Amino acid sequence: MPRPSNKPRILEAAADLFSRKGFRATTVRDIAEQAGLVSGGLYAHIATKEDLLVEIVGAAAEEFEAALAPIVAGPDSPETKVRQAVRAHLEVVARSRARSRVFLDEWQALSRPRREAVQSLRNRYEQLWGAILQEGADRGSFGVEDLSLARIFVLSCLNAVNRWYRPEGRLPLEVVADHYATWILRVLKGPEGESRD
Amino acid sequence: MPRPSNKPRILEAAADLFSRKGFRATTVRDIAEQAGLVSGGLYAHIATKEDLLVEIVGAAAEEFEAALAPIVAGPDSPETKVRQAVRAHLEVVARSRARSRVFLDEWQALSRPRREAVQSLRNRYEQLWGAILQEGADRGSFGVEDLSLARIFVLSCLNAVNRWYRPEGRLPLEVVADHYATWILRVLKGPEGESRD
DNA sequence: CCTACCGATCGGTAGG
DNA sequence: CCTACCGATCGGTAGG
Repeated sequence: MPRPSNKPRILEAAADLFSRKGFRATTVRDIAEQAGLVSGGLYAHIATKEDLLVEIVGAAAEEFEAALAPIVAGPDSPETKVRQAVRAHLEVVARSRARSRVFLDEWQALSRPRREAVQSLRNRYEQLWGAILQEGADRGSFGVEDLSLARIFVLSCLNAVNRWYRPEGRLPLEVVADHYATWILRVLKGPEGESRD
Repeated sequence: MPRPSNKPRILEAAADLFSRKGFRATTVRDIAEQAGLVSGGLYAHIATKEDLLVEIVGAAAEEFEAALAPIVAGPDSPETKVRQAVRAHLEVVARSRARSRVFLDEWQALSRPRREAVQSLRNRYEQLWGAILQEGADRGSFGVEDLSLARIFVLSCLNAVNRWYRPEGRLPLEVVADHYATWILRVLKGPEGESRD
């Protein structure tokens, strides 16, 4: 009877440490200690430290995409999709804080070939958002001036949430999501007798 | 006749490398080489590698604050102040790309006592924004629902700009600033017959 | 998965 | 500011 592998424990320790101290500042000894083994023992599970980063980033990318894809493909109006998408994004951030933070901030520590693979995962996620925005523009629901700049604007607000959100903070996640969705829709809906000063 | 000191060249090299590779991934040998001397020679100018990070971050904090403070203290309407502040922030980002990126992203690499000093510089800058928002709320110009969440929302969009903005990109800085200011004002102005779905 | 260890590289220093 | 170098620590491995 083999006991459960410690791989998940190692990944969790690595995600936690990478998110708090950064990839470069985290040593394999840190990870091993937090996972309950000694540094050499790590290499029964992985080939290199960078593998851990790749696995964490890949898992987070999947989570974000799995949360968003069904919304994009769904039947609702673009406005409703934006609301759902904001909530889905923030739920992933809240549920997997360390992982999502590594995905959003630490992927740059990857070396060339793997960084490009991650870049394309990030692009796919951004394109899902782009599809919602495009649909809203095509239907005339959104009147925002520059659709691709607006996508960057929206995603940068959302991606920053994991830098400050704490489950024990003043506002519960659903309230943050509601406000953010409302504000983002205000941006996307575009001018309605709005004054330019 | 002493020739000009190389300290500025060292700071510039460090800012460039810290912004591109991160503080931890940059070695004193990298910095020395890019500044045109050998690694030991750095220590004629600095005591530790961390000192460079402190100097860069402090200089950037001063730039951001110097750009915003006169706007906050000025006579214009809150709406106009927001437009000016967005433009001022983005001008600092564009003018000092490496420095501002280090200020916004790499300060977390500082060790405890110095990190707290930087945190308070960051807080001061956020409070300047808070003052503009508060003034707009007091005067009834802004009807946004949660002022302090809105401040976070606004600043996180602006702070993300240095992650993607390139001077040679599609949109000139003034165009980005105009769109961002318009969108931020849309958020801050609040609901005007807006529907909640 | 541990013990024991390696070569490389790190930030920093002594002496000039 | 260079030459020459140091102790510490890094990611990773051999052998069991």
